[in-house]
Amino acid sequence: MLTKRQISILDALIRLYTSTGQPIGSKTIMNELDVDASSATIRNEMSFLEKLGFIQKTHSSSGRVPSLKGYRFYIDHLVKPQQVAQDKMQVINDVLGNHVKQMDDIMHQSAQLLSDLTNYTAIVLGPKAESSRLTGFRLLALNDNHVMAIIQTDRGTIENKVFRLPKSINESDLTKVANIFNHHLVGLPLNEVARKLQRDIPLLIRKYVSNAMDMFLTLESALNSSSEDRYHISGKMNLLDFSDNMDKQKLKSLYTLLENKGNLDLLIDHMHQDFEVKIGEEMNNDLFTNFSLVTATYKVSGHGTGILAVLGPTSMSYDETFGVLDVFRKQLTHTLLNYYLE
Amino acid sequence: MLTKRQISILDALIRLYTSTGQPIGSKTIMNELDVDASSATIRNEMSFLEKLGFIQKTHSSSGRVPSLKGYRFYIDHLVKPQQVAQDKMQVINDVLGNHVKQMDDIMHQSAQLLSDLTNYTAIVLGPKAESSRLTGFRLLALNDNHVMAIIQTDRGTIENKVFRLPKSINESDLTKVANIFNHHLVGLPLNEVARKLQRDIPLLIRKYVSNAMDMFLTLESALNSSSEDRYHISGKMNLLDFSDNMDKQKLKSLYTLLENKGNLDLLIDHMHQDFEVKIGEEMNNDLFTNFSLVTATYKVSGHGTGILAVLGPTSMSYDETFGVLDVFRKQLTHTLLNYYLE
DNA sequence: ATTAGCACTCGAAACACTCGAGTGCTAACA
DNA sequence: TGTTAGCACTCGAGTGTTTCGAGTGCTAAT
Repeated sequence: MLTKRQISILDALIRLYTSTGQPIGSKTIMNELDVDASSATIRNEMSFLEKLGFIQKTHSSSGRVPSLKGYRFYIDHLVKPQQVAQDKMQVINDVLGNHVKQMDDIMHQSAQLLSDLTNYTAIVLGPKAESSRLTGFRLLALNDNHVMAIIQTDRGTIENKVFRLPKSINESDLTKVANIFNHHLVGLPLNEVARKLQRDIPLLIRKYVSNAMDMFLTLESALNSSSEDRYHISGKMNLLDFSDNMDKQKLKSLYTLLENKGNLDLLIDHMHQDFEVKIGEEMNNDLFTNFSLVTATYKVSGHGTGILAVLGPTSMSYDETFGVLDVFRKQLTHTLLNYYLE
Repeated sequence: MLTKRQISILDALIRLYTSTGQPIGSKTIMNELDVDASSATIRNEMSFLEKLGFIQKTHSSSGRVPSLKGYRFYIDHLVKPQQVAQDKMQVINDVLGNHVKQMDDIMHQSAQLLSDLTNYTAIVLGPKAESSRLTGFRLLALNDNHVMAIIQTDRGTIENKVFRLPKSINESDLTKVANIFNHHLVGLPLNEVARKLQRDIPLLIRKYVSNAMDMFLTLESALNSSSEDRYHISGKMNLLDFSDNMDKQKLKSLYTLLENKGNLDLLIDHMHQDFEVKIGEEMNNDLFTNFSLVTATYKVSGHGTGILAVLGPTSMSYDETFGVLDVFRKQLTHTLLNYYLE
C-alpha cells in the first residue's frame, strides 16, 4: 500500500514528465509538491517507488520516468478529467449541435474535431445496435448498363453502390434479384444477412436468373464495406509529432496498420467501459510501444453503443484527453438521439 | 555545347547517383564508363561540367552530384525509358484488363498499381472531356426524411449523395426541385452547371418551393465534390522512404498539402505534353525541394485526356519511371476506350 | 523519520585526431 | 594539344577524450 506522500510524488512525477518529456529528479518534484519535504526524503521515497516498479531510471544516475505499472496506477486512481475550455466547448457545440446532417457527416466531423482538439489521432465508431437489421433494399436502373443498389439499415445507415453490368443481364433479371433479396433478406439482422448472402442466396439466384453472378459478387462487397464505414479516423499525421526516433520504416508499418480497419477492430471493438486505456505494451504490438489508446463509449438509447478513441503518446496528458472525451460522449449521445428522433 | 564524352560522364554520374544516393567521384565514373580515360581526365571534364552548372560539389573536396540544370539536361536529352519486366506487365494487364468495373475502381486501382510498381506516390486523374455535360439528375425519396440525389455526366461519372431533410419539405417540393434541375441544368456543360447553380437557380427555387434552401446547399456541395473525385492518390506513405532528414513538421505540412486536392490541381492539371517533369525547385514550393513530379497524359479519344503522375525523390530513376508510365498510358487508353464502348 | 552533505555515475556536449575519398594543380608525355 | 601520373590539400565522418552538471545513494547528525 502506498502512503499519501508516495502517491503525491507519483502523481507529480507523471504530470511533470507529461509536460516536459524529460526524466524527473528529486529537486524538481520538491519544488512542485505542496507537502514539505527535502529532496533527500523524496529521493528515499522515489527509490521505494522504484522498488515497487512504479517508476524507473533511464540510466543509473538519471531522474525517473513512469513505468507501465506507474501509468496504470495513475490512470486507475489519479486521473482528474480536465474541464474543457469554454471556447472549445463552443466549437464542439457549434459543429455537432447543427442538425440536418447525415450520419456519416456527424461521425466524420466528430473525428476531425476530436483530433484537432487533442492533437492526437482520433477514431470514431458509429453506434452499433446489437440487433441492427436490414430494412430496405433497392435496385435502381440508371441506364442501359448501370445499376445502383441501395441498402438501408435500421440504425440509419444508407449504403449505395453504383455498378456496371454486362449487357447480358436484362431488366427482368434485375427485378428478380431485387425480389429475392427483399423476400429473403430484408428484416434480418445484419450478421444473418451476411451469412445467408454467402450460403443460400447464390443458389436461389442461379435458379431464377440467367447470369447474375457478377452482380451478386459486387453486392456482397457493398454490404461488407458498409460495416467498414463505421470507422472514421482523423489526424493520422499527428502521429508524426510524437514518434521521435521511431524509424521511417516502422512509421510506415504503423500507418499501414491504421489503414486497415480490420486491425482497428481488434484493438477497439470490444470496449465496454465508459473509459478504458491501453498503455503501450498492453496493446500487444511492437509498433505501439510508446503509444496509448484511450477509448470511451457513448450510448444512444435504443440504437446501441458507439466508441470514441484517441491514439497518442504514452506520455500524453490523460487528464486533458479524458476531459475532452467526456464532452464528446455527452454531445454525441445528444446529437444522435436527435438524429434518430427527427 | 557539350562533347560526347562530357555527355557520357554526365549520364553516368546521374545513373550512379540515382542508384547509390552518394556523391560520385572521378574514379567511380572511370570504372563505369566504356570510354577509355584516366580519372584525371575525368576530373578535368567534371570541373568543366561544374563550371557550366550541370553538376556540383557538396563540399570542397567531395564527389559531385547533379544540379537542377544537370537533371534538366538528363531528362530532356538522355532518358531512355526502361522496358518494364514481363511479370509486372502481366500484373498490370490482369488488373486493368478485366472489364465490368466502375470508372472509380479503374482509377483507384491504377493509382495503387502505379505506386506499388514505382515505390513512389502515384496520382491518377480520370479523363476530363472539354465538354463534359450533365446528362441526368434524379431525386429519390428513400423514406420520410431521406432523399438521394443522383448526378450523371456524359463521361461516365455517377455521383450520389444521400441527405436528410427537415420535415418541413414535402414530396411535392421535391418533385418541383427535380423538375427545375432537369429543366434548367441537364444537357449543360459542367462548368455552366456550377455557374447557374450559384446564380440563377436559387431564385427559381425560392419562387416555387417553400423551404428548399438546405437541400440546395447540400446539392451544390455534392456537385463540387464530384470534380474532386477525379483525383486518386496512392502510396502517400512511400514519401517516408525518401524524405531523409526532412523534419517531422515539414513532413506534416507536405501531407496536409497532398490531402487538399486543390493544391494538386495547381501542380498537375495544366499538363499537356505526353511526358513532363518538374524537378525540385521548379515546383515553386519549399516542401518540394528534393522531390520530382513526373507526369504523363493519356488520351481516350472522344472522352478527353487524363493524367498520370508520380511524385518521387529528385534522385529517382527517371528511366524506370518513364517506362512504367508509358505502359500505363497505353493500358489506360485501351481500358477506358473499352469502358466507354461497352 | 528526516535531512544536510558528499562521493559517485553517466549522458550530453565540446573538442581533438585520424582516415580516406575526393579534389585541383603541375609537370611529364604521346 | 590533349592526356595522365603524382602529389599536396580539403573536409566530412567516425572515434576517442574531456568536461560539466543533473541526479543518485549512502552516511551521519538532528
